[in-house]
Amino acid sequence: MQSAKQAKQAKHAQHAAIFKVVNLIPEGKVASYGQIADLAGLPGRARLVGKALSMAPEEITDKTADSAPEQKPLNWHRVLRANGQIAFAKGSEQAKEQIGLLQQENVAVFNHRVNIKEFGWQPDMHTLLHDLSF
DNA sequence: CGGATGACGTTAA
DNA sequence: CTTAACGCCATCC
Repeated sequence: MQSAKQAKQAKHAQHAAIFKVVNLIPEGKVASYGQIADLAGLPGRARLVGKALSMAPEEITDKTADSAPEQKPLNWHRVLRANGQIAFAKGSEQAKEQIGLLQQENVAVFNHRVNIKEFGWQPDMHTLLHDLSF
């Protein structure tokens, strides 16, 4: 059953890379799924990023912070579509949650979308060289 | 195995 | 602005 095991590990590695990239997005900045996929070493697989985030473990639900001293607050709310639009349907709880979190970080959201030109995250050289081993 | 779906992207009309 | 088409791939039925 090594193939299954390897497949599982490979998938885990992809998720880990995606979560890593997502987690290193600074406050007040947003990134698109395609950009995350690209930085995570998965060019053209933006959908995979969304899939990974949808399969995201309980790490996103960072409630009960008292029993988890070193929780992993996945910054999924800083991930938007390439055009700066919120990935969720307008009116959905997830969308409201994401918009709220973004506004909490000084990111302006107008009509369910963000000015990607203004808040688009552009990783600096140090991040590219150090965190991504690029 | 094939069809449909999805927290997507880009280009074209 | 909207629609459509194609690409790309994991997952479900």
